[in-house]
Amino acid sequence: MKKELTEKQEKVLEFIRKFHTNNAMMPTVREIAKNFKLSIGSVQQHLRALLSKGFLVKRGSLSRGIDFPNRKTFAQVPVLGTVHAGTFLEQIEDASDYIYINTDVTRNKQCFALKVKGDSMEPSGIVEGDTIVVSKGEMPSSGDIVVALVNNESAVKMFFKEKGKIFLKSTNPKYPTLSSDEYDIDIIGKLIYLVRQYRG
Amino acid sequence: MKKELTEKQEKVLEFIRKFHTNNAMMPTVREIAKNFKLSIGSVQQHLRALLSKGFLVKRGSLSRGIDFPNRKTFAQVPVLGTVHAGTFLEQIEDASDYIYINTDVTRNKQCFALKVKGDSMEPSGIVEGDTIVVSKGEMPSSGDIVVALVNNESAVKMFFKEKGKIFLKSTNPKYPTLSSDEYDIDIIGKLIYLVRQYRG
DNA sequence: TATTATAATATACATTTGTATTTTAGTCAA
DNA sequence: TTGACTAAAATACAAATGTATATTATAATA
Repeated sequence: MKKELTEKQEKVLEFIRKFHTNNAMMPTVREIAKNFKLSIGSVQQHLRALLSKGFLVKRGSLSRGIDFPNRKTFAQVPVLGTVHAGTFLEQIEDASDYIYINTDVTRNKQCFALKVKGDSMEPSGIVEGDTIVVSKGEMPSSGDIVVALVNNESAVKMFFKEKGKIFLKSTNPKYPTLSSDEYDIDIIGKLIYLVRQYRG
Repeated sequence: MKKELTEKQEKVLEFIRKFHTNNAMMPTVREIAKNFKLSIGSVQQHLRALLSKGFLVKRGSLSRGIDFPNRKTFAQVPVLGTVHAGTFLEQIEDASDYIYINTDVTRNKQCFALKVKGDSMEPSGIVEGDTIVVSKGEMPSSGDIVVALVNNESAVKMFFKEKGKIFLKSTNPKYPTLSSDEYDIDIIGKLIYLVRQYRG
């Protein structure tokens, strides 16, 4: 476990966190000093303590060269449209919005995001208004949730493969299961992430 | 609309984006120069072009002082435990993991995250394994989903207020509705965000 | 043709920033 | 009491960084 911090060290770390959140970069020693009306030397000591206790790490002698251990990095994922839009593929060039997700989730896969409409996957916890992140071109296994083009209409369904046939199931029983016998099914990608924002 | 970039300017901007993603800070003029094996002066010119065309902005004469216009900022939200842990409040000091969400969602509210266990909210799209973000101390309105302490056990429920009484409803009908008549109910906060990661 | 934008180099300088050193002082525990 | 840790200040120095200036060259354009 990590060692405990003193009150002052905690405050300095908190300031660094906030600064980083607001400015997308670490503060300089002097920027911290200015905030707390401290001398440079005092801040140096606090930083030294935070480093030795493992709450910060250094990357060389760069400017703004302190870092959080295990800091997450983000991929910018474009929101391309909604899953029942039909014109789905055309909107790919027109990403107006982005969501940002950890790169340990995207893992170098090519991803895009879609807004969900409808209730066909409600029993699996996907409801209208959710934003889903799709990993493009990844081969799904049975039971995975996928985005597919069914006769050129986009849909979110649960994927099943059996005896060479593909089945797309809505977990909401009021919708039928689609099979590759009857429909022209094109798997776009596999669901890897979902975010939902509650209004208010 | 923004003016068009030359091929080289595009490449420089792309490098800056990647550098920012990987290092959570902007590169220095010399770091860009080193990457492209260019002189400092050349990079200065590219930056000047990117600034005048509106693809970058400056914040004073700081080190690493370029920025993206409309850059999103993130709040580091600690994951404090699970919603049925019971020892919920004790774990507050022990944040081992963090999730990062846009500050336009958190809006300066004090937030923390919890892992969901159980199926009591499945019909509203909250399933086991989801991570929910809670805005601490925010007063809920009827219909909002909240995290509450019920006789010192934590729970995710839908909040209702009627005639001075508080009701906590599980959207899954197999669980009873709790009322402030029978239970000691303490509202911790209101749900503002949810993320789900699909394994595979 | 002259002008403008792009692209690149080289160099000098000023400012920002990290780091080292020294000193003072309070608290707490061995 | 001594030692260790924390807290703070003042100062100096070296390294990193931004910025200005001058120069050359090419391509497109009015």
